[in-house]
Amino acid sequence: MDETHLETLLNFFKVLANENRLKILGILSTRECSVEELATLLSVKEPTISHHLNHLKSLNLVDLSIIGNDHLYRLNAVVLQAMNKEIFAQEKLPFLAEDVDYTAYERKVLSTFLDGERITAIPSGYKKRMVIYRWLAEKFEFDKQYQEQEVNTIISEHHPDYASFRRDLVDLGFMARERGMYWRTEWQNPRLDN
Amino acid sequence: MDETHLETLLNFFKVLANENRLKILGILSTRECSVEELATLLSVKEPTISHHLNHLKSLNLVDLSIIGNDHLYRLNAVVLQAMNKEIFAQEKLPFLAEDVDYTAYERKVLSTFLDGERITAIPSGYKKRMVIYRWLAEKFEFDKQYQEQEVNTIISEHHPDYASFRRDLVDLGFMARERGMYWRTEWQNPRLDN
DNA sequence: TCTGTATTTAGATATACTTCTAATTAGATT
DNA sequence: AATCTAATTAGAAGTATATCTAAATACAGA
Repeated sequence: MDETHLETLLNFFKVLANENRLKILGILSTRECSVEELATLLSVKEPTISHHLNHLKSLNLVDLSIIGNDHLYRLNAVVLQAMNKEIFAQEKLPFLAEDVDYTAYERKVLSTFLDGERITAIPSGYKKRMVIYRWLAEKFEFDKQYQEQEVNTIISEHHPDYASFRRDLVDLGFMARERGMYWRTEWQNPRLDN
Repeated sequence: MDETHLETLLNFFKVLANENRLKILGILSTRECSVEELATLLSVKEPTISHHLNHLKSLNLVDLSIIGNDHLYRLNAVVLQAMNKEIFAQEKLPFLAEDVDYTAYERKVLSTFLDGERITAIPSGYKKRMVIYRWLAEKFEFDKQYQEQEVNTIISEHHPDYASFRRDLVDLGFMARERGMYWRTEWQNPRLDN
């Protein structure tokens, strides 16, 4: 099946996010049951049980044997454990957002606070300011040393207050300074350092 | 918290059984975001994100830092992994059905096919027949040897066709026979022997 | 103190889900 | 074949959930 990780997890959780379906799994973990038996134990009608079993069957969480007219269901514990183990593998979490366009927010902020290449206002919000700083930092090349005068000139093309912006770029970790020389650094969110 | 295992799992799955909440977890697994940023990335309004974050907060799946007006959320991966590990521990599955009255089905079947101590009809369904056989088997004591004549006498008190019932009790594993003597055995569902 | 920004809360609407009854299917028993 | 039994499917009704708009809250900056 060519199902995204998101769809896989969403189906899994939707199936299990129901009280009676969880109870059915609990019951079937200790015995095999017919539909009528499950209906009696859970105090609902047979069609309701059939409906729930269809959900569980769609994930192969239950196995079925037919004896006479009885449909005997039992838990497929192997499948359940496999899903439980695989499903939240740490490294797969980012795939839940694989179709998210991460540039959308940056584009929104930039279109609000830029007019062409010029910064028209400095946003007060932290996140929005960071977007502007990152955009400004991209005006500098990696692996190149800049004199303070050059930095001022470049910033001036985007905003008159080059002094404040120059200081902020360094303080916030977008650029580094040593002995009067500046260079661009790979930005790491210092707030995720735990 | 004095929450049943069922309630714990049900809450967990209900929170995660939503496309946008899963996407939020995916996004927050790689960066921290403000509410407005999440709203932009997922193309919904801020109140909707707030609503989803409330669900995630109820499980401590997200951590919050407040910087200025921004509420910066990030994933609490530790809690997520812990839940994922604990939640489907094999030995806990039966607790999902701990409040189920397992005698309900037996009582229903017995009330249909018994009149006091007498079996009035033999159900055609497999499961119902098993209920009747089990009930009949309970008329015999464990750790006691019965001669065939005694078995016949006891069964006769409940149904005239003692020969068929005697044979069925042995064939289905409720009783054992050797050298003309019978004794009751602990019944194991042969269908779960894998 | 007043204005602006980001978030949250409240309430309304639209959609999705659970459960039921009624009808249908499939198979066993007479 | 005809009848009975158990399960499933179809369709309807009630309930719960997601999302929105509007209003309220909390806080920052001027």
